[in-house]
Amino acid sequence: MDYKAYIADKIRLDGVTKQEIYESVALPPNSEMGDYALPCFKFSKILRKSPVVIAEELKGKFTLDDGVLSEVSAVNGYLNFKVNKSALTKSVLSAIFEQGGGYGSSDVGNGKTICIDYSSVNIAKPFHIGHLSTTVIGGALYRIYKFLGYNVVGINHLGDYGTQFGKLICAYKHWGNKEEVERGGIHAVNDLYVRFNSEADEQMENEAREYFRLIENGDKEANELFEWFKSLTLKYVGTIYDRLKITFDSYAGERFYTDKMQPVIDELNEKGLLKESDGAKIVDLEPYGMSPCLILRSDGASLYATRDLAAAIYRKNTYDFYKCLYVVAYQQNLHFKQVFKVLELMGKPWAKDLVHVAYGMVSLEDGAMSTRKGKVVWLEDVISRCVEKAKAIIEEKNPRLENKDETAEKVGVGAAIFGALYNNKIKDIVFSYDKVLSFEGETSVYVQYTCARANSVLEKAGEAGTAFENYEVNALEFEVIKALASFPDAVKEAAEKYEPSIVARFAVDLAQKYNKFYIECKILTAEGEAKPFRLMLTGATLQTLKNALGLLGIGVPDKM
RNA sequence: GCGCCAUUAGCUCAACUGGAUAGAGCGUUGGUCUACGGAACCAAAGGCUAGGGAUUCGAAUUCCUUAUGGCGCACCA
Repeated sequence: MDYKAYIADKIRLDGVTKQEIYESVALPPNSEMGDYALPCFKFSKILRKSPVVIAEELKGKFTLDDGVLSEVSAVNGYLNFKVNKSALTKSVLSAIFEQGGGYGSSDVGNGKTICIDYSSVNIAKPFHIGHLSTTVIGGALYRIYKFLGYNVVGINHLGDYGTQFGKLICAYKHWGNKEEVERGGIHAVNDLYVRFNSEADEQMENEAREYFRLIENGDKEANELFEWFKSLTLKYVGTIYDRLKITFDSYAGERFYTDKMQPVIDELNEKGLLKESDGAKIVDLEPYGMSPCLILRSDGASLYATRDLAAAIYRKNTYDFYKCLYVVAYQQNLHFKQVFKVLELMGKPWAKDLVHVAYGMVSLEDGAMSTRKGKVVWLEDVISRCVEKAKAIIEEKNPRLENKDETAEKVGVGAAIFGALYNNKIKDIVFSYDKVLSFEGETSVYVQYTCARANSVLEKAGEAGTAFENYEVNALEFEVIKALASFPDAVKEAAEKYEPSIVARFAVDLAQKYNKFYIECKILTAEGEAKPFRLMLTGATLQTLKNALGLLGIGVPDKM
């Protein structure tokens, strides 16, 4: 039931469109005033009447006969509505039981493709805590858009191109050996790279450039080494992606575009956009208040932006996307503004469909992370410490639990994910173990715990609850019903704003409301229709919380 | 220097896009255990929404300005 539309439908005001009325409908600060409200102040100027009078007059347009609303009142220029509780209750509960895991989904995206560029691993570099945001924000958006019916293409734009791979090979040839790398995996490779950066002299720098050239020219040994490092990296991130429930449809990285840049450069040339400046080729963006976009270095080599231009064009040609999202830290705001503008100047009408989904930076309590100084928090360490803590708490509180490890995995990994998704993505994060390891309050653990309780009640009841006819829901129950009803909108809003935190906050909010109800109202020993109703409410809450956490990549254990 | 972003309770953050008394969690203080799971619940204290202007019926939200912090500003990605 779309109450906003219902209200807008009933009202006719000269000089005010239905859309404007629809958008004016707001939620009152507390539910004693009503469930919906229409502030009449902005109509006052158009109609040249006082808002109080307008509200009073509009009140007459509503009857309660159709059973949608239970009360309409005019208060100080606001028109307040209370919905018919039992009608809303029945429609919400039946929707949840009919749709189950699909409750909250939609088909608005049918026929549209969305590309999401996220996580983007750099070859030979382990994940640190800074990589968590792009990975889980991208992963959540991936699921949210799928849930809304879109065809989604997840792209891991591999960082597999650049002079650093020449350095890496050079370092390996000097200091590395096969056994060590096989034993130490990607961290051993990273150590070589770090060592190069601190110890390499002029001669090694030259060697590194030569190795990079060899990779580019298809030299067998150099490429075999590179492919080896690449496979080590993919194997390593694969285990992390599995734990975080992250998937990709394409691993086309920077190297993939090596042979796709020349046509872009030609096109820029033909369209007269390419200019020479200090020996380099640029697109001048001065008229748009931006520094120039570098296309070719003075030595003729391509750059980051060149490959991103080629990638955007390739994606448009290949997927014909409705939108293409780049989940990348705000550090690169200017870069994406430049690339999008260049595509617009090239006459690509779809340049407007490119979206930089920017998120905040992660730092440590004592400042920015630095791989070279060894000031890093590795992602796998964070995950395993979360899981260990979850396991320890289970051992303490529920030692007889059957599948402890599986449960600890869901709880621990969930906490790590949730920490990166709960706040507006633009917020900077100062990483601290104290925070991710906190399993109380507004956390995924709290939501999972609520689910475990709900599940336990249902199990003890041995039945799912049956239909009820005349049960009158109380205030606490109705708060839960309203929260349940708002889930589909929360999912849509999260998609519109590229903001998974809206779903995360929804989950906590619903869990809080359910817990308040749970503490106050007996379920199993309730009299009359209260028992079947409350069991249904419990089942519906459990299902909806599972759906919400599922969108974030967080599993819900039956017991914990 | 220029540009973008941020600034809300002691701390970490919300606030349905301009609506009614700005809400949560953590922390603090005090309560709730003969239970459907205490990883929970209730209550109290805590706010001139960084400062100052402007816009209007109405501003945490829009505009200007100042301050503080972050990020970026041509051959890295």
